[in-house]
Amino acid sequence: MKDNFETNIEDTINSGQVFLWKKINSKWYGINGKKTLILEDKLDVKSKEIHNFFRYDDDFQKIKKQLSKDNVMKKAISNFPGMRILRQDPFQCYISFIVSSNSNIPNIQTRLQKLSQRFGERKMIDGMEFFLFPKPEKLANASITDIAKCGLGYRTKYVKKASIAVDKGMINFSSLKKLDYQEARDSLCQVFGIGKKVADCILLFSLDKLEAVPLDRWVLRILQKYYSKEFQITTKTITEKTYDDLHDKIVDHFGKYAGYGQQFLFKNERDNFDKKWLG
DNA sequence: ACCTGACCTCGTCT
DNA sequence: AAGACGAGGTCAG
Repeated sequence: MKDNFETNIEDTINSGQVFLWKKINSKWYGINGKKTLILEDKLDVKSKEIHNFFRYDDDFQKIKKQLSKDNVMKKAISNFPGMRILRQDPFQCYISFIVSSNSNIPNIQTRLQKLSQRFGERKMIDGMEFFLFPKPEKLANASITDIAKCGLGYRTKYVKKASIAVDKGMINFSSLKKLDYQEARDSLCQVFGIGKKVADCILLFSLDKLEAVPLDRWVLRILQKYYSKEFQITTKTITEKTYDDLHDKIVDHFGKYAGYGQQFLFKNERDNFDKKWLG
């Protein structure tokens, strides 16, 4: 089955989209909302769950071809041809990236593990203990003090408020999926603690908005390094305004699957710098 | 409308 | 071994 060769599990997990995964005895164990996933070397793409999680409904080859507009992108794709974008559980994704602000991957991972451990349901798999991701209701009703114990720092109040927004229905993920990209992003940015970058992560990794391009320090660095002429980048930091300007230029250049493109560039550059991924 | 600083905490590096 | 440093941003002034 050809599809099995199209996904590199390790590269996909270690590309900064997901955090609650660990490798034990050559198997990957992961938490996706209220589900646990176990991945071995070959993906069972006939499983509906796997098919959905790995976005086998996308025409992956076509997307990569469409993105290949320049040598930098071509190179990034050829280095990681099996790296896919995942379709995550929206609430977990939402909290994950709210908690990611001004942090690094080991930190983000620790926070999410602590949140799950404290507020999520315990589950045994292969004789090992795992914790599912907490339900919105549970985090919405948790006390600030208890949430803070998970090492969230000033993000504690973000998580509390954001969870309430979901629990009360002010944020409804299936509704957001139906909106177009801009509308959905505007809605998410209403939430305290969510700016454009975090909103784009949530949209790209869990709400099927493939034109969302999260612009973080790394991506800006990449754009300055390889695309400064192409996108006429003058600024060193991303402000509200430069964010949208840049986003438009990127989508103009790469097309509607630009989000995939961001992921290839990000993965490529991070690996060059030998940054830490998941264990 | 921009721009700048502060911000919690923790893993890493000296 | 203690102390500084900075990390996939966001908010407030």
